[in-house]
Amino acid sequence: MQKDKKEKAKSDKYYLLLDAAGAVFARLGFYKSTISQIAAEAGVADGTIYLYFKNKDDILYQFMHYKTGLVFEKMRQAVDTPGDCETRLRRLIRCHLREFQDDRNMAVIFQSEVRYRRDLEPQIKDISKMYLDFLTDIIEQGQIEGCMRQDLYMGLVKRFVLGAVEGVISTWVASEGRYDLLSMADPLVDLYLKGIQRG
Amino acid sequence: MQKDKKEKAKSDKYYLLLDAAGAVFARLGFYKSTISQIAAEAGVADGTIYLYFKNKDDILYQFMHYKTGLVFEKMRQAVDTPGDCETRLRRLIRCHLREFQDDRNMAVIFQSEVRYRRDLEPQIKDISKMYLDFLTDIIEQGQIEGCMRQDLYMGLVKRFVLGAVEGVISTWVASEGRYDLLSMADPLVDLYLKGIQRG
DNA sequence: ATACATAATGAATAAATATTCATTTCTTTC
DNA sequence: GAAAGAAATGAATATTTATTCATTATGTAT
Repeated sequence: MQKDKKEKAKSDKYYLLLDAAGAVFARLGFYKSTISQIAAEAGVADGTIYLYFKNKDDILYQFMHYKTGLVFEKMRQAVDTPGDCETRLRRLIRCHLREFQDDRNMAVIFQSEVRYRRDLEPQIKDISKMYLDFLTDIIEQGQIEGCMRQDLYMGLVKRFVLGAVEGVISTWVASEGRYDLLSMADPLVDLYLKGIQRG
Repeated sequence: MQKDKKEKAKSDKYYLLLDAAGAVFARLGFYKSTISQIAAEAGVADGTIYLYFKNKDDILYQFMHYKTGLVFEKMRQAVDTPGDCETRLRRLIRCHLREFQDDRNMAVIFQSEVRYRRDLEPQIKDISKMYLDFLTDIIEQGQIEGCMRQDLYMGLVKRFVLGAVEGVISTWVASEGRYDLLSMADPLVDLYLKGIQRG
């Protein structure tokens, strides 16, 4: 019982620190953020950070590991709920935009620090791969159902879809989140499906 | 005349240093690259760097300023050459992919260091804006000619197109350039125009 | 050849900051 | 309420690295 309390107390501070780190990383970028700033943001001493994290890199890793875990559970749900391919695609894109809109620090850090790191743990890189697998699944379903084109080069289509969402998110992030990101979902899916050419 | 020689000599070394910096930045990322490494890559002493650049940030800035200048001249040409909107769009995308494929260091640095910096000189940020203006121009032309849909939300369409190209480039960069990037241009434009839904 | 100017060097400096650890503060238990 | 244990502190350390500058080398003109 006392053990529970301690575990819980430790957990609380762990997440407090993750949040503080997220705020500082999002504000200044990983490399310009200092341990002292994160500690100040969390209201603890510098040394305290090292009771919960191995080093500075580990903070970023833990942050992304935690966040991607949460987001991915939601995405999986969106995709696993049955429906026709258009519905499932729409749900995935909506979920993606909603989750990123609801956690802007995560969005900023993901877009600017994580996406292009070569030295990142496989677990976090796999996230991107899983997303692409969701897309493959949805589009292949569509091809079977007959509502998607048969002559699609899947490797390209996946990048096309993911790239466009990420571009839309990046713009929203850069705009300091002054408009509603989620409202982009349906127009975006419309572009995926029908393109820009006159019918 | 002697002045010409000196100018030329200085220029040569300046570009040599830019190239070396590009190689190191692309290999290690900006923050993990050191002045000593750049100097070693170029075969000069550390101090020499400071005869040509104000500081480390300035090296990245000059690199991108130079590269974006070159690429943009090509893109402008691609867009300015007359043709129907589909032709112009195809030329722009092809040019984009060709230039990035032909200068992989630039591609890596642009994708990973420049795209998401908030502290970047306006000149370099404007590059992205100009690209979006090219797209607006092309698509509005298409709407007048009647080959593009009238019900497009231009703000989104631009992000959609640019995001997708950049996503395709990022994947190519991550793959260490093992396939031909330019060959993605026509399939990509096909997706832009017609989407993934069955006709 | 000599003086002058320009370019390059690289060891020394200075600043930043991640990390450690001896000490203090807080909690729990009996 | 005293002792033990756990958690937190923050000043000191150690390392890294951007930047400087006194010195050396190279090139040019008279």
